[in-house]
Amino acid sequence: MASKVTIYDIAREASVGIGTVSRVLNNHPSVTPETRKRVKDVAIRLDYQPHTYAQRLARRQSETISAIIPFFTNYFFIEVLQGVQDKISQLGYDLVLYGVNNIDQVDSYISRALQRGKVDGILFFSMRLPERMISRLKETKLPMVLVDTLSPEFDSISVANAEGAYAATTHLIELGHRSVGMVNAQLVSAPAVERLQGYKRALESHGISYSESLVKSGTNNKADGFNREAGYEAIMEFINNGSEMPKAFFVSSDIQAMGVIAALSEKGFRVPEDVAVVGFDDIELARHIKLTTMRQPMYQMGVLAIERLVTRMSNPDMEILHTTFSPTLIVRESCGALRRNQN
Amino acid sequence: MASKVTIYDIAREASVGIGTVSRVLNNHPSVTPETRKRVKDVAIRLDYQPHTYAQRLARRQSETISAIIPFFTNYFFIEVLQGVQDKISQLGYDLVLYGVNNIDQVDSYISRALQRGKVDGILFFSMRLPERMISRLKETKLPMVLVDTLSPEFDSISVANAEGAYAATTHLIELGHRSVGMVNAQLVSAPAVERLQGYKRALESHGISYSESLVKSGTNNKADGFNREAGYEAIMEFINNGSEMPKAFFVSSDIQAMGVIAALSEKGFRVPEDVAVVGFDDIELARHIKLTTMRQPMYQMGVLAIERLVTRMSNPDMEILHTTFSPTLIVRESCGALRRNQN
DNA sequence: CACTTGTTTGGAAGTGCTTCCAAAAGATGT
DNA sequence: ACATCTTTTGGAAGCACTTCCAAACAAGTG
Repeated sequence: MASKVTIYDIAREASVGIGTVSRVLNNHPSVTPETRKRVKDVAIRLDYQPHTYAQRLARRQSETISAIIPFFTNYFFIEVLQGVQDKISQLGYDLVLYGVNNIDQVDSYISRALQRGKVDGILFFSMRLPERMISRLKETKLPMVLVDTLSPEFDSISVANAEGAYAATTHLIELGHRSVGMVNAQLVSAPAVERLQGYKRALESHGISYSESLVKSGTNNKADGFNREAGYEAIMEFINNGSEMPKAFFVSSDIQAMGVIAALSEKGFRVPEDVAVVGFDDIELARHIKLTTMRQPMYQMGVLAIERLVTRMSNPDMEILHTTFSPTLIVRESCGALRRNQN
Repeated sequence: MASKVTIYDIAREASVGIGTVSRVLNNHPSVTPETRKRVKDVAIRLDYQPHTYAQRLARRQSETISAIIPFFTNYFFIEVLQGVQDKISQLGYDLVLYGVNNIDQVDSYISRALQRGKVDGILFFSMRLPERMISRLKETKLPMVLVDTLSPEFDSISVANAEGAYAATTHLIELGHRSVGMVNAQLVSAPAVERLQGYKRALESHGISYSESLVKSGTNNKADGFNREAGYEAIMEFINNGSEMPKAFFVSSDIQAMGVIAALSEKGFRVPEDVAVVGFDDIELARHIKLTTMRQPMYQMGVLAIERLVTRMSNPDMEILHTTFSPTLIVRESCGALRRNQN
């Protein structure tokens, strides 16, 4: 079982008091260089390892941050997590992960994180924060940062959806399209609403009038409509309604765009020759299917989330901050831009 | 912050000793029902939360498991992690995650996990365990289970690669193909070698002679050859060499299969009409591109990994166990089986 | 009723650190 | 040489629990 060497052993071997040992190990200044060296040498010789939990108990802080993330969303959070991980380990904190497979687990995980002294802060991802938890959270004063979701009560890091939609739509317009449709998710989702706004604004500022017939906002589809089937069905509706098929589509997520493209090619439309498509998210998949899309700076969002959290920890009364990142346009083949310019 | 209520507060309020409080909270039997109730009521009234780290210090165990996983592999581990998470939280353990973005981090994470008393066990994923770490790990006697990787010194959970390859190849043969090619990754990778064996064995047991010209084992490709480009180039080589194009391919990973399919369709081969394709892994992507593939029971692997770890923890001298799971065939459209049978 | 046995209880000791306080040791000035 | 100030040091107390031991109590026995 590991070393079992304590500071008492070191103190004895180095003929000093335990206080001095502790000071050396924590780089406290008031120790003479000679004593410092003697203690350090002994520590190394005995292969001393501090006992994490004794430290945490005595120091009254956990050096731990817990992240509550939905495991069913996949793509997005995994990249954010990379940023979180890098920053967190750079700061010497530990990351305890509560992966939510089922929305009912949220409460129990929050409670666990709330155990006295257990974690110094929480990162809460992508899910609606349960109302009944908000007051509890506020009471305990445990620092928390929301990522990819919002609440007026807590700091948050998210993405400028409207702005991204604006850029995506503008890109299509600048490629010469005057008839740009949108395939959206359901308007119960905040991002969906914002992306629609961005789309409208882009049309407007380019002097194109908005036409409701060119927009499909996911209907009674299961979940929030951010899925492949929803995209597929949206296109099928266009065709079945006999409405005019736009020459270009802004689709509110990459995964829906997959469905859109599948439906289009099934019906004999070539992408991008007949219909251009731009998605949103830049999930891993997008690269493989050469989808032009709006990239969210997921890694940086993770890094910033941790930075914000530690700032909040050392400064509990700081004003609440909401940061939104700007997505960037990633041009691949599905929008037709490359073909036009290159070959 | 939080409550700050300790067992001393409870003891005073309930007029009992701290020992009794502790016994009640830990469901120790020797407490009379009346006392038990009295203490419990007080605990609830005061909103008592045990201090995790004080418990861990006193109990001399951490109730924590750490997982060291590569973040660059994506697909696979994320699903395994779901199983890990569910099982771990069912057991009341915490999961501390060390996500490796860069192979150099491995050593430092192992060292961190090795801090005395910090974790009760380690899960090590998908990477080659650094030689120099093995002896350290052995010395500390910290229980560890390898997932998706092997070492004779530690328990492991992995997948029966040969068997899966056998099943995939057999499936193609049973669909009537006598000329089945294989696109493999580089033979430096253990799974690649095993999958090749399974492929050969399948041919053999169906009386088809093995032909080297039908197999492309990733060449000087970057990394281990489990990537999209490798698949793409393999097909291009077939075409450039002017060798006969098999009517069916077993490809050693889904991501390579993506490249294979892209190359084929670029060259005018329809999948599955002209060439049937079966992959390996069943990553998320596979469903979207309707790829027939071998599914690894990732979730269960995660669950089992934790089960094995706790078994090992409570039974340190148990013989080392290597478990391999059997992959199962998931039939989608890329192999041509559905088309044949249904429409 | 005294004696044994068994159950329940209180609290000291132990877990391995950090931190505070007072004492010891050095440095400085006269 | 002594008084004063500063730096360095030892170790008690505290962090919040678990566990062990002995004491207290209850119950059973001849």
